[in-house]
Amino acid sequence: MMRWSNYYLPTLKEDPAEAEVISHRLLMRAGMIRKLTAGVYTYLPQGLRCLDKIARIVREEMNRAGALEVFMPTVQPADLWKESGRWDVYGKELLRFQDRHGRGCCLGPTHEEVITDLVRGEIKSYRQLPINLYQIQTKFRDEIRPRFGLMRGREFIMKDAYSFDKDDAGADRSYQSMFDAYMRIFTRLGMVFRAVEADSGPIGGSFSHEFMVLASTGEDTIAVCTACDYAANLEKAEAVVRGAGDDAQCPPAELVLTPGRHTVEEVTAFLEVGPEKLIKTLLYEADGQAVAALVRGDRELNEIKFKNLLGAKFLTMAAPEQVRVWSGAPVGFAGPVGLNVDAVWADRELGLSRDWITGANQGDAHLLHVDLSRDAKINGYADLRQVTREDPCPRCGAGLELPKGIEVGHVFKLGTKYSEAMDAQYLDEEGKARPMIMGCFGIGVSRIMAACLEQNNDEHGAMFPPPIAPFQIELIVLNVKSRELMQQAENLHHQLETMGFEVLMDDREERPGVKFKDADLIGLPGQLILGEKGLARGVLEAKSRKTGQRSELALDDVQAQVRTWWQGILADWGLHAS
RNA sequence: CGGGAUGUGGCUCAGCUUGGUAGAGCGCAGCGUUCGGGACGCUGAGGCCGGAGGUUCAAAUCCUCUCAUCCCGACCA
Repeated sequence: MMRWSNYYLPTLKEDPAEAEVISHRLLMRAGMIRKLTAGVYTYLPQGLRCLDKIARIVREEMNRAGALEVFMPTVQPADLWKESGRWDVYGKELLRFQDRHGRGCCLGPTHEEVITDLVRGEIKSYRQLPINLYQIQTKFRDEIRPRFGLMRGREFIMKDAYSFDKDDAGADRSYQSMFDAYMRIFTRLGMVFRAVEADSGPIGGSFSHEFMVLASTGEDTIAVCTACDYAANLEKAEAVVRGAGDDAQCPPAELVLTPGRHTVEEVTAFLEVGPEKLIKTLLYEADGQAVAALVRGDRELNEIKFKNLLGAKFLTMAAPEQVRVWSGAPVGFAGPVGLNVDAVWADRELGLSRDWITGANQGDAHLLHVDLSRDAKINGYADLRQVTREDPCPRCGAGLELPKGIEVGHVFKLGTKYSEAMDAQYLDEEGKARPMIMGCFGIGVSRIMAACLEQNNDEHGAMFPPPIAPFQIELIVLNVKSRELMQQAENLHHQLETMGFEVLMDDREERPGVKFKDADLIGLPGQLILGEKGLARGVLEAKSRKTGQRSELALDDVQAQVRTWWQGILADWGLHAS
């Protein structure tokens, strides 16, 4: 039995100055979290209850899918990371430190190394496979810029699962099983979400899906087909080449002076042509190599696509000094003709025409009538650009929408990257040693709490979906000083708990207005209001936080009436009684 | 790491331009009146003005440095 007067639920009347997005504001105001330092938060009782609800659902579905729960350490030895090769690859996001003996350590941002190390010591035979181990644990990633409260913290809670299979087919089954589990999890959590194809790095294929909660404050953009079920992260979404090729002969290239015009807008305005006539030449350094990417003037390069195409570990935009060396001109005048780089890649779309405008690789000049096949050395044509709203769905050709999403889950087929690097092998039926095929599957447990509030709120406060609400019902006692009313309330509270409800009773000596405001703010799905006027008539008032709908329940038939009322609230959320 | 901003009772902020011994609202404690959508009155507690150094008779206020936080960008399986 929880009474507000004995609880620790500090609500805030005003928005904290530091909170920018709605979920952050509400988590603070509803007394669920408090910041300790940048990107690091304490969960107050109300926040912890919510977190536990989310974790419980995740656990249930993971267990149902046959995964086994473990609990790995947060502190990890550098040696393991050196073995996998990530000690040098993982950036400053990996918080490194030394223990008293000077041994390198880090706080785990993820646990591939630890789990691989665990499994390789124990699993030696194909008979022991497949296996899927998971944990719900605190991760630490020293983000350059933590922001938006729980949405992008440095310390956060994550469920991470790792599957080990003896062959590809098994790994695909593990993947599918996790995918299905994730669908169930996010459905049960009461969230509006999409599973989208995600960038899977050098592994390729569609072996990576992200689970995105749709919300305008999301940090990711996704491409969603308006007709079929195609959905992909913008990083991955394929740009379809449209329009007929133009094989008209291109006149000889011609140098034209464009003094001081270095942006696409400046150049095309000056030459009085549309930006789609121009080729943008973007210079990058990829693992020490100088490379150029060409896209149409009105397009954006998709760096992820480019990086994957090159198979590069690091891809950084060239500094102005490098641009000067490679192109022989200041930034803004680079072009593919005579460019001094190791490789030049063009977006597929550039194959459609043979008459382009490009930078001339000399200051204040551009070239007209550039035919890439005639005038430049192109290593190849590939899908390099960002998809736009004007592009068709790569599957069915219908239109695309580009909504924002919050990534709350990621399923990923790892392959043998870690098992090979760390020598996690088993003996197959023929006694041959083979690396295990791995998969990794993450869910941002604490982020879900924030994502949920991004999706479920109004001007009065939070609106928690019943499955993850800290309590299901708030019982508001209007006049605590009335002995009779309090007695009724205690009695009712007891009955509700007997019925299986989690109830927070607001028994504070506050004016009714304060309690109503707080109730809406903390957003428990059901509110039961017990006042003296109602009591005199033998009724209490019931309100659904989501719809705001009020009704009266007869006290002499409370249990049945509460049950029906609660069914209605579940229905408000599109849920069924469990 | 670049750009911008902000640090003043628990919270939200004013005061800084033009130096002169620190304010408001909310919250908190007490008393009284109120009591179905963040009441009102009175009384009271609570701040070495982020930190260090400097200028000055005198610094929240001016100068320098530093730390922290937030925003934009870059970055990020």
